[in-house]
Amino acid sequence: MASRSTAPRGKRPSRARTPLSRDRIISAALELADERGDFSMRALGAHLGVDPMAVYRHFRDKDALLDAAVDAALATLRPPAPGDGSALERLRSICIEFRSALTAHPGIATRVSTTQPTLGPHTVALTEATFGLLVELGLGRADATKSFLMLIRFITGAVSAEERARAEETSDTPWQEQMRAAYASLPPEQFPNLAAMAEEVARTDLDIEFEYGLDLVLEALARRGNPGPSVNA
Amino acid sequence: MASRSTAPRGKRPSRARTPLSRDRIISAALELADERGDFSMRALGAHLGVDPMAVYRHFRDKDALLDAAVDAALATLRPPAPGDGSALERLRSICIEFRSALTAHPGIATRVSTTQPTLGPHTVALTEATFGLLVELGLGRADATKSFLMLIRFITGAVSAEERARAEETSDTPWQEQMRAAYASLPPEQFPNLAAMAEEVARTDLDIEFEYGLDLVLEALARRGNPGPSVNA
DNA sequence: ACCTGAACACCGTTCAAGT
DNA sequence: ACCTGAACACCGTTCAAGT
Repeated sequence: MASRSTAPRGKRPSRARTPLSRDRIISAALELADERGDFSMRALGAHLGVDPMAVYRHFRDKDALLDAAVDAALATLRPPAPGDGSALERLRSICIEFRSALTAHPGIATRVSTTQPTLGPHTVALTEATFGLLVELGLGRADATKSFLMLIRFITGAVSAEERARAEETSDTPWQEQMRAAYASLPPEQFPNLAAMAEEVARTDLDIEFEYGLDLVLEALARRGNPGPSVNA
Repeated sequence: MASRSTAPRGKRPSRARTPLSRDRIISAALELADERGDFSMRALGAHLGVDPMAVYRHFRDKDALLDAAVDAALATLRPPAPGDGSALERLRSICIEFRSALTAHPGIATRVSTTQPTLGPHTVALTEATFGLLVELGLGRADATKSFLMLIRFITGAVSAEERARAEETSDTPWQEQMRAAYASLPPEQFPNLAAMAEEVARTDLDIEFEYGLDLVLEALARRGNPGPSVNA
């Protein structure tokens, strides 16, 4: 009983066949975000071959659509099974997967909110699993809560910074070179540390950088969870 | 209906006495950002009692103005003197001051970029000092560079998340209560960890939360810099 | 009952015209 | 030489009108 097609003979006949749905709108929005790093409701309408206002039948406003898109972006993220290594290894892999899911859809990371959580199925599953791993590491509920908030903020902040780095790159000058040139432009005798950073920055990339920061945090978390007096002795 | 006269009376004509300058524009922009968390060029013009386009004589575009505003926002931040405690203590205080400076002007944190650094005097001083403290902690130049990038990302990400939390608060429901209610709305037998977080979240606030995360990072940095086998024995 | 598109109240920025 | 404001090309969203 889906065919209420009268003569589908208009300017845009094929669009009328598959009517709008929340899922179709969300994936179109993510597609646009992938291309530009942002999207407008009007561009979304055009992309769907539909009046921009048609979207408002399915989502109250742009905010509500973005919330749904955040959850959808996390759909590819599958929490590791209990047998997939130690709690620390599983926590590490969940963080890396979380970053990948955010990186795949620029502009989404800034929308991840712990204070007004989306409560979509994927967000909820991620939260439940991550908190569980923190407790498994040996953290009490109070520390696990603060650690969870800290981890999410660190990862979304890092991904946002990465996106800005990528957006500022031009085709022939990667962000490392831009940063190097900026720091190298200052008098080295007055700013020796900036000069040192200018030299070093070529040897990083965004993946190395993220994992370095993540491992710092995870190392500290593991030690709080399991405070043995001599871990490496 | 106050029509403007040529007589130098009232506040309108006084703008002719103090013509626009970069500094006056920047502090007006920060004032507006303080009130709303964001500002538009048109609102800025109105706030200055000036045609919106007059600002373009002093800044190429909004982006350039915001870059200058970021550096100005860091003017209140004074790096601690060498005698103000250990390198770790001084690093901690510089991070806390950095956060305070960003928090004072909502919307600025998202603009802090390490990959396209502003190179304003305050940004440069902060960078030079922070890198120096990381080296003083015992980190090599490569690790200090990665650690610097990580620290900036963590702090700006945390502040952005805090700003979102504050913006979403209503006068009678703080973010903790919103978060608690969200997590408590799910079936606790299916999501026991979310239920636990719902209970815990009331006991944090943004300051506690930030310092907890910062201390995690600093602890790991200190240990990398000075890898003694038994630090607390 | 559903959908549309004009209209409203904004934006950043360009540029010709005014002083 | 400096400044202005109309104009352009956008935005999210409301709402009356159309089918």
